[in-house]
Amino acid sequence: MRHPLATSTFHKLRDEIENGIVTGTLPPGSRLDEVQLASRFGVSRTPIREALMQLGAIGLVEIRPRRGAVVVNPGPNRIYEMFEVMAELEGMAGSLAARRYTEEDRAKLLAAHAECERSVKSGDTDAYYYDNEIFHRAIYEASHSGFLLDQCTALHRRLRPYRRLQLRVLNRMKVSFGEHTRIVEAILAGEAEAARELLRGHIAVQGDRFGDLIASLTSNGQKLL
Amino acid sequence: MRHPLATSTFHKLRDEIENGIVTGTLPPGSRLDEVQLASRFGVSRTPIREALMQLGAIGLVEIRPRRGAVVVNPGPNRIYEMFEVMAELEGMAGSLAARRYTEEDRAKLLAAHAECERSVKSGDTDAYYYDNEIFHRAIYEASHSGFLLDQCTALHRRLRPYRRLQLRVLNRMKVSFGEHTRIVEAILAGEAEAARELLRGHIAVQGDRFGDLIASLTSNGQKLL
DNA sequence: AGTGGCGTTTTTGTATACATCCGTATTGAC
DNA sequence: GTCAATACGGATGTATACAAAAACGCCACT
Repeated sequence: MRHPLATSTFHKLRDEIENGIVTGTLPPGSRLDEVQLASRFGVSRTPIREALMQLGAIGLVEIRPRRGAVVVNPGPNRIYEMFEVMAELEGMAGSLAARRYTEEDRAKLLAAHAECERSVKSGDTDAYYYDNEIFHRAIYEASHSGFLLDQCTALHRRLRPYRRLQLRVLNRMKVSFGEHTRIVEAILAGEAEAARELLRGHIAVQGDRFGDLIASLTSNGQKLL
Repeated sequence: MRHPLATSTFHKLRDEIENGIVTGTLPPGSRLDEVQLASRFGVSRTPIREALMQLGAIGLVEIRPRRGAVVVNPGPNRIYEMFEVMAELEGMAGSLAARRYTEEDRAKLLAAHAECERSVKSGDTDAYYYDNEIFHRAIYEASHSGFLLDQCTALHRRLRPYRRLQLRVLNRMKVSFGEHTRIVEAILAGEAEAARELLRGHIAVQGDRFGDLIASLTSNGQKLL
């Protein structure tokens, strides 16, 4: 076999499989057969295994010795815990952003917010889902903490499938956008603690919203539970 | 070659190499030669590569395509950012612990605190370093958030080498223990916000303390910078 | 003497082969 | 008829072989 761009073969495989997991093509609990994946991607088992090892290390797949790899299936409780931590990290990012944002950060944040508004007005849930990610990333970047950016990005990615479900809940998009507006105001006003609390509340899955999330999960044909 | 406990060979290798990194046997910037490691552990390159992939995924080593793996060398700035996030997560754990701790958690926390006291009184820095980890782990566990426990444990591990240096700073051990005492009081009194703030302050590397840390790093013969 | 190009050597990335273990099904005994 | 034990198929874990790229050094040329 030719190796035209050999350096990134296993890297590509990792992204490919990871993408399949977060998009739902490989639902939680799926068995990840090495030979099957190998033939599917036209490579040998070696780079497949290396990709699975990486995904195992970041907690996306569970590698049971001698028993193969499966897509991790976090229960409702663990999903809740993940959102809890995400809320805290987002709050931290917002707090730092309020104190450290530059003119460039401000422009990016406002631009992302404007994009979200467009998607809300057109009622495009998928577009809002995408714009929402850019908006939050703008906050992470405005925190000017590279490590926090990495952590938030990674966790945000892992929560992708559940966040997508959340948006389907009635009116969630409009409510979310309203919260964004207040968050932007707090950050640009330099009100660190206000930004922290607003973002914590924005992410946290509290009361009814957690029930809604669980309902979405179970009504989706057990695919995610 | 026999494979008596084949299931965990690469797993052991991962822990072994990771241990070498956090203990300083493999200082930041070291090249991790695959054949060298393979012969050193008496295995082939395959499991070595799989172990390195995992370490690369969690950010302990940097894998440059076609150019080998090296132990990551975070600059002072990134180290500071990591402590910043650690402080936030610890604060969160303390806050949750204050609200959720059980009788068993209370016993473990007090026991760990007592062990710390013993080490302080005997002036044993290494013992305190060890007891300190148990103490903090007791807080993570009392938070009753499995995901938070995982996150805190992982980050705590990555910060190990720097924390060890910190303790060498004059009187740090006694000051640390005094802070522990107030943290225990706040948690057991159920004062969530107080526990959060105390733990944040306990971890955060602020003002002089960050300077001390950097000084320790640079005076250590550039091994860590 | 310094620099640039070319060949060698070392190392990484992938494929394949082999040994071991898990899961399952079939068969036999009670 | 049911349960258990064994054997077989299949998948994982590791080792080895091979291909390609990068690092290194050497020689020639300016």
